[in-house]
This record gives sequence, C-alpha cells and structure tokens, in this order.
Amino acid sequence: MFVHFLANETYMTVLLEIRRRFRQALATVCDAPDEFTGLIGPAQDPRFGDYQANVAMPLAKRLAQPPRKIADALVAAVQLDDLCHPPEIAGPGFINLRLRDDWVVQRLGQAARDPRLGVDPVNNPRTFVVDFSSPNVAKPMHVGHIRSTVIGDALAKTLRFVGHRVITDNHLGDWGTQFGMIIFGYKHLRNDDAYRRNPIEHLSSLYRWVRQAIDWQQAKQQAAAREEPPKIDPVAKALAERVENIEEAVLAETAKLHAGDSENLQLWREFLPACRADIQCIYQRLDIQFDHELGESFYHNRLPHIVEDLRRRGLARESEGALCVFLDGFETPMIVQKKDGAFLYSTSDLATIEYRMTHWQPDVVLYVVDHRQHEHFEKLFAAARVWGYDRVDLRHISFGTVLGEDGRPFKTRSGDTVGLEELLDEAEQRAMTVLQQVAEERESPLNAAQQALIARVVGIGALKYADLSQNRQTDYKFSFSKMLELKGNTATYLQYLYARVQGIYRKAGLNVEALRNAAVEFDLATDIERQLALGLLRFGEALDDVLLDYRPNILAQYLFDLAQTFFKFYNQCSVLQAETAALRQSRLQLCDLTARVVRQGLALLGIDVVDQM
RNA sequence: GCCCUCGUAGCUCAGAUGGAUAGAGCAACGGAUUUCUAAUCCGUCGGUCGCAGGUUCGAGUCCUGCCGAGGGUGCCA
Repeated sequence: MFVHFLANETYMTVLLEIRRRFRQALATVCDAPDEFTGLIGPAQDPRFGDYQANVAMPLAKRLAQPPRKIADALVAAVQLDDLCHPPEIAGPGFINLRLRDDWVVQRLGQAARDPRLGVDPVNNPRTFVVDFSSPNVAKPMHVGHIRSTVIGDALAKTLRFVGHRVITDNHLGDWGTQFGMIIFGYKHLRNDDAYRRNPIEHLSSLYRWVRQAIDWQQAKQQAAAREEPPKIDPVAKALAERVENIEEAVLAETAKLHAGDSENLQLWREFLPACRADIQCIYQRLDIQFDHELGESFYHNRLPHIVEDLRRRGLARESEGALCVFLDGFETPMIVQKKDGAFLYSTSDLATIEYRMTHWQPDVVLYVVDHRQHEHFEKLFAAARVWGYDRVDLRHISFGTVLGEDGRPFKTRSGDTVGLEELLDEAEQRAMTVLQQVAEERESPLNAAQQALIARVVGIGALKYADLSQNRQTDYKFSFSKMLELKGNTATYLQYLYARVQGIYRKAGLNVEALRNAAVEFDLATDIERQLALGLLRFGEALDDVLLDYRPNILAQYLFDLAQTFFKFYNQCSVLQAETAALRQSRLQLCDLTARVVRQGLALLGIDVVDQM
C-alpha cells in the first residue's frame, strides 16, 4: 500500500514548529505523541491567543488523570519560550499560546526577503498527474465544465508551487458517441456553404440538431407521459420525422468509426482539429495550459491488448455476453467490452492508467471529475489494484453539480444551458460596466486599452473565484449575478487590494525593488498590524490545508481573511503619513508583503492581478 | 429495491480529524472621504444548525430512526 501523503509534515510553518515542540513534551506524558499533535492549531478566537493545543482532554481519558493536571505537566515540559509567551491553561484544559512579537517580526523579515514568501519547498517531492477539464470536444461547453477546469488548474499550480512534480493531462473525450452524432448529422443535414464559412459553428449546429432529434423521438415514444414536448428546432424536427430511430443510426456511425471505416475515419480526422481549436479558444481566455492532451482516441488501439491481458490473467471473464471484471465489494462488475465487441470508457481509463504508470511513474493521480462518477472511479481504482497498480494513490477529486436557477441539474445533453463563451463575455462586460462607473470619479482616467485589460482580468477572475471559493463537494446554484459579483468575498476584492498597494507606490514615487532590498525592520505598532503579520505568516499553513484534502476553497478563504485584515489596517493606519520614518517603512513592508502574498495566492488559483482598477 | 450525497440567517454559502459564546458574503437599515483609489471601512438587524432519540466532560460535526431534496445503480461518458 502507498504511504498516505501528509502535506502538513513537509515545510516548517509556525504551526509545524509549535507542533514539533509539543511533540517532545507529549512524549514525556504518553507513548503516542503523534496521535495528538494534530489537535494543535490556530486559536478559534483571538481572545484565546494565537494558537491553541486541545490535547489535554483526550489525553485525560487515555491516562485516567484530570485534564488540567495533564495540561500543567505539558506546559512545564514544553520548550517554547523563544517563540511564545508563557502558555495559559483555560477551561477544561485548553492550552493557549501567544507568539512573542520579536519572534513574529523575525519570521516576517525572513518571509519578506524570500521570493517564496516564507513557504519552503517540500522535502519529499512527489510526482502528481492531475487529470482535469476533460471535455467532450465537438459538444458545446457550458458552465458545468468550468468546475473541473478551474479546480484542477488550481490544484496543479498549488502542488507545483510547494515543490512537487506535476504533470497535467487533459483527457479529452474525442472518440465518443458525439462524433457519431456529428458524422450522422454531416451526412444528413450538412450545408456546404455554412460548413465552409465556419466549420465549428456548423458542426455545433449539426450536433444540436441530432441531439434534439433523438430526444424528440424518445419523448414521442414515451408519449403522453409528459405533456410538454421538448424544444426542437425545425431542422431537427424535419430530421426526426424523416429518419427512424436516429439513436441507433448514430451508434452505428460510431461503431463504424471505431471499426476503422475509412469514410468515417476521414471525417473524424477532418473534424477533430477544428473541434480542438475551438476549445483552445476557451482555454486561452481562461489562461489555462496543459502539459498533455491525450484524449480517448490516443488510447484506442491499445484497448484490445488491455482486454486480452485482463482475460489472460483471469481478471476478466464473460458474463451475459460482455467481458467483465468482478470486484470484491461491488454488486455489479466493471464491463470492459460490450457484447457487440465495443470498448467502454472503463477500458480506456485502464489503458490510460497503464500509459501514465509506464511513462510518468506518478505517485499520485488526481481525477478532477463530477461526483456522479464516484462509483465508476471506485471500480476503476479497485480494478487497477488487482491489475497490479497497487502502489499508486489514485484519487477521485469529486465536485458537486452545477444546478440551474431552478435548483435542478443542467441537462448536459440538450445544450440549451448557458454556454461558456456567453458566460465569459458577460463576465467581462459586467466588469467593464462597473469599471466605467467607478472611473468617472477618478482623477486619472484609464485609457481604452487599460480598461479592456482590467475588465478581462477582473471578469475572468470573478468567474474562477466564484467556483474556487466554494467547497468543491457541494452542488451550487448557478446565477450570473453571483458568479460575476464584484464586491464582498470575490476575486475583485483581492485584486483591488493589490491595486491599492500599487497605488501607494505610485503616490509615493517609490521604487519597489529598493523597498524590498532595504533592511527590514517591522514594527507591530497596533493590534491590527500584529494581526496582519500573523496572517501573512500563515500562507504556508493555508497551502498545507489545501493539499490535505485538495480543497482550493481553503486558499480562497485564507486570502479573503487576510484581505479583510489588510483593509482594516489600511483604513486605520496611515502608511505614507505614518508618525515616524521607521513606522512608515514598516507599514510599506507590510503592504508589500500582503500584496505579494495575495498576488501569489491568486496566481495559484489561476487568477491574475492588475496595477490599477 | 440497493448504494451514495446533501438539509446551517430572508438569499448564496463557510464550518476536515468532536472543543470555549455557530461564521462570512449578499440583501435591508444607519454611519465614515479637507489625508495612501468608497470595487473600501465601521455599526445594526438577522439562527430550535430538517425533526426525534442516542454516545460523552463537550455534538452543526459521530450513531440510529424519521421527513425532505438530489445523484448513482450490467453493456452512455
């Protein structure tokens, strides 16, 4: 079995330093100190100090002694005086810690001088494959597709930043039934002029028509069950009335493609580049790149070999005409070859595992995919283990469904959801509207090019942040106004912070490089400055917490908390007009470090910043 | 039928491994700008954490039952 990856045992954050000290003290009172260090964390409430250790109560049970007595013993044994004030014991046995300002100032100076902002690279780098986005090409992308894309991208960037080797792979659906639909549509409905003028647009239309025709025929079969007939385009309706059982015909076209039929293969080769170029437009606007884009078609000719291997090893056997892998703990088998001889996505997923293990030797593979495929992945991983890949950590990073305004899942098939292009356009448009309102009151107006850039960065940032700031497990209701919100807990708030700090530099005519190279002497003159300092030192802890369970929303939450603290500080404390030159220097450094942490944190979420807003 | 999620403020959502008085944002209302960009800040209002039991020093969090919503479930992906 693989060794479970504990991100929080890699670099020395403040928290890990405290835990390390406590571990030694814990060893003097019990023989399993590691079971308890996890109970040491940031204080829940500032009144209790900066960090707290909630270890005495559970220990009391184990040692059959009063918790306060154990807390006393731990406080006596723990060696913390260089970083903390004397610990205080409260309530049933909480141990409250308050960091010494001189130590905080010293750590802060280190972070400020460090291009990595005080986050040390992991000392046990591992190789991760992150499989995300993976849309079906040739099918219009809609709002449901951005979740996998932005979450996967953020996780890949975060893993890379903390020092792991990361390989991103976009496992495109480029070999499936949707091509059967397009081929079928092309053969029956194509308009050569329209196709020449704009291939991808025409192919999309063909897809939609065929899809609608199939849905319409199915609805008609189930007849009176639903009174409301599905929405249908006249072209699709004509097709549905002219050709019987389109679904079967589509599957036949798909089967011919897979069997190597020269006409269909030729059409597939012709369509694919246009389809790929089309989704690249989206990735370009989202500023997302992949190391590899090995789609299903890449694995197609390996599938017979996979199935043969499974059969030879006795892992797969025939049942009800299909070739199946039966797995312990599952009622239904994983089917790897249909009775008509065709392969399934299970088969190509196994082929993908084999390829990645052979060529990339990952320690961990993350599949950033909708939670509805949970059971599929459980089976896939179980099958991979019995197949021999039992030392790699295969993980389904599942996320919730994007629901329509009515609270029901979008129908991914019918295509009448909000398209992704439309969403991106709207995002930039809304950002531009706000920008123009705000800019009217500004002394130094921005030119058109600046405005366009800002609108793009702010609009796309809002969109990504709306997804990333939410716990990935929960379903969420899509709404333009929520996704494109530009105030409150949004990317805009964080981008605004960055822009404000740059504004200070401009106002003061400051050379930022000179500021950073100057001797750093922080002065935590007020409570709010101290609070900001502590927040800045927690960047690494936030990244640890993100990677503990692959939750980017923890980073978003951290950044928002930090920004709130910053804005309080900023409203309370004058930077350029500070009472003394030393305090002014300290505050400039606080602003600078905050801006750098925010910029870096946003970058890990795939979100950019601008100097002015 | 079986399996898996989810139910927290008017709305949208945070609350990992059980910890001190359950938090944000939005909306609503009231304030702050001769001074670093008001996309900001401060304040007020807002809760039977679906319901009922249980476990224990302590439960939004764990267990059982019920109600409600969604998803998956042998030849789509």
